Amino acid sequence: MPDLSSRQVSQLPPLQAIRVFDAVARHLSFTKAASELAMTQAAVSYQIKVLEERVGAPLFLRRPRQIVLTEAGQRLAPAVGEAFAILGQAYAAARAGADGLLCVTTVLTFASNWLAHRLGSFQIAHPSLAVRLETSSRMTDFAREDVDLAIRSGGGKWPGLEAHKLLDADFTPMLSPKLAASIGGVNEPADLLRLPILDPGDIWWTEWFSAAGVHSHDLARRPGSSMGAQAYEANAAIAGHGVAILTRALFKAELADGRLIQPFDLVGDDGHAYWLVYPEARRNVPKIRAFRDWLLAEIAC
Amino acid sequence: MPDLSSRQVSQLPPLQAIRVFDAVARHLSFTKAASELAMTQAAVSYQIKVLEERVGAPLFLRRPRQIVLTEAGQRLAPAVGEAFAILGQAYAAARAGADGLLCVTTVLTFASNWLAHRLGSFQIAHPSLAVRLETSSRMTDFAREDVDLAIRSGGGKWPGLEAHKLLDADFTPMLSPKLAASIGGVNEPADLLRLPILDPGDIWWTEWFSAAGVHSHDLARRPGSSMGAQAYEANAAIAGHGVAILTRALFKAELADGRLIQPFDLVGDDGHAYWLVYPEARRNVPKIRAFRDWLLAEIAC
DNA sequence: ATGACCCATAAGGAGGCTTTATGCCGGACC
DNA sequence: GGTCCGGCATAAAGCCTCCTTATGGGTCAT
Repeated sequence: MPDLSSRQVSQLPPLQAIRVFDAVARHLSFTKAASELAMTQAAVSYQIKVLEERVGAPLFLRRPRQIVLTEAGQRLAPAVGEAFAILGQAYAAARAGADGLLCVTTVLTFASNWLAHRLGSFQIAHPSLAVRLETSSRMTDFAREDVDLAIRSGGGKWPGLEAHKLLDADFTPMLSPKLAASIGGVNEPADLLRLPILDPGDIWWTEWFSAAGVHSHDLARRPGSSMGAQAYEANAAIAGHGVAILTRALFKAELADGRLIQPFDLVGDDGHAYWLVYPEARRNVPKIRAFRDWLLAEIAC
Repeated sequence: MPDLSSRQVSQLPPLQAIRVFDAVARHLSFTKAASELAMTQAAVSYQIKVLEERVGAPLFLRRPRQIVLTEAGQRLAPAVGEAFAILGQAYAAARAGADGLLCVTTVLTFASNWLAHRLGSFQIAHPSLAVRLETSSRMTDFAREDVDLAIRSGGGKWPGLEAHKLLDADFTPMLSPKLAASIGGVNEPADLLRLPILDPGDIWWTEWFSAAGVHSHDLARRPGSSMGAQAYEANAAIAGHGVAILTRALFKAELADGRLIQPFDLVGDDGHAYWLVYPEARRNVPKIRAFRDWLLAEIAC
């Protein structure tokens, strides 16, 4: 079978010279080609000479008022024009395509509790941008996945990435009002231990109870879900299945309409936060800038 | 109407980077592409990075054992391959075409009296070379005419051109035996003046008569043809219309078979000669080398 | 005859491209 | 589970291509 995976290097011409040849062949003028290419006429002359040496034949006849293509030039010019047309089109399409599809991965919680409600306004503001939203618990590696931006939680320091803090990942217990009423109301932190604790292995529980001055060493032994995603725990809490420890900013709506209540003002904060991240090098890519600017503005509201 | 004569420069990608991208996309490996392109893996990495910055999006995902094309890369790769295929083919064709057609201009005399008889052996020796033979009295300007080699007479010094001496342009009177018999034989130079002199304005006549010690100041006043091409004068001489002054080497055949006779051993030589010339810069073009080598070998016989 | 236009050429310089050298990461293989 | 290996990334340094400036030659037009 023919070896499609190789291409003889020697059969490809010097590309810079070919680009110049294309311009000259269209204008039939070194000077005009030079101005199109934004270089000097001398440079054009040089490149044509180089190409003529490589081809082994003159490509233009130098007539007094104008130049004309030799036979060799006539054979070459149409193909070169076609090749550059294809190239230019594909390159432009790649740039446009690269500008037209925005791929964002986020942690599930942020997607469902914050982003989902607001993404519409971004789409309206940028109708030419298609957004592909993926949720993933893995930390995305921009070198391995075809992703433009990510929203993740963490400390905010990742090498090679630019990070903007979106929300502090604070945490405080939340539960449904009905569940609270079922034990006659939750009046002090220790009351919570009388209820099912959702994801009791979460370090947040330990930290919060300790901050609240409540002994809770038996937490890890409790049966629990360890779902690890606030959205799931929140749904369980709303359904009255137990107490969840959640980030306030992500459940403003639920707290406001009473689906969840926050029984204590005490809020834990381990310094983690939700961050918007993307490769430093792509800081100025238009679609990335657009999403970043929109998201930071929304957050500021 | 669309301006077909211009092409936005900005829409063309950096070509060297594109060439590298093509190789990488085919191999799906930086290292293998580097070896195809005969450069280092680091250089490939650099070029891909450059292109990715220009496109505004990553083109490859770096996975542990291999790389894969991103969406942007997948859009770009087929078109790039196609463009290079067209380019490579056209370039190869131009080179081959340039090698396949040999264009020679010669002065008429040399063509008809020397070259015509022998060109066949060149064609046999180089069956892949098509020869286009043009005759022209003008001195060909290689910058203005699509010509590979020229045969011309002169002093052998032309700037920018390489010249090989073919024949000395000596000269001596010749005529048909019948014409000589018509005046009872040509026994001494002055006898010639009793016959029609073909092209009497030719400086060669003056020089030859003067070398022969014959007074000939009335030559220029004689009616004559001044055709300026030996082939014509030779034909007239063979037909018995007069005496021509010709170069021996070009009429060996006619002298041998008696269509012409050379009545005197005295031969003039003004230092001119027939030369094979071609642009110095194209000294090593295969077809030029082939023709030159063949012609010089033929001459040496 | 002189000016205008166009291409060719030489010399000089900047920067893109390449190489060398090294690091990092992940997988494979004991 | 440590070590090796394969593959890409990165930094520094040198080269060489390519471009510019400057000038010349040749032709056509005024």
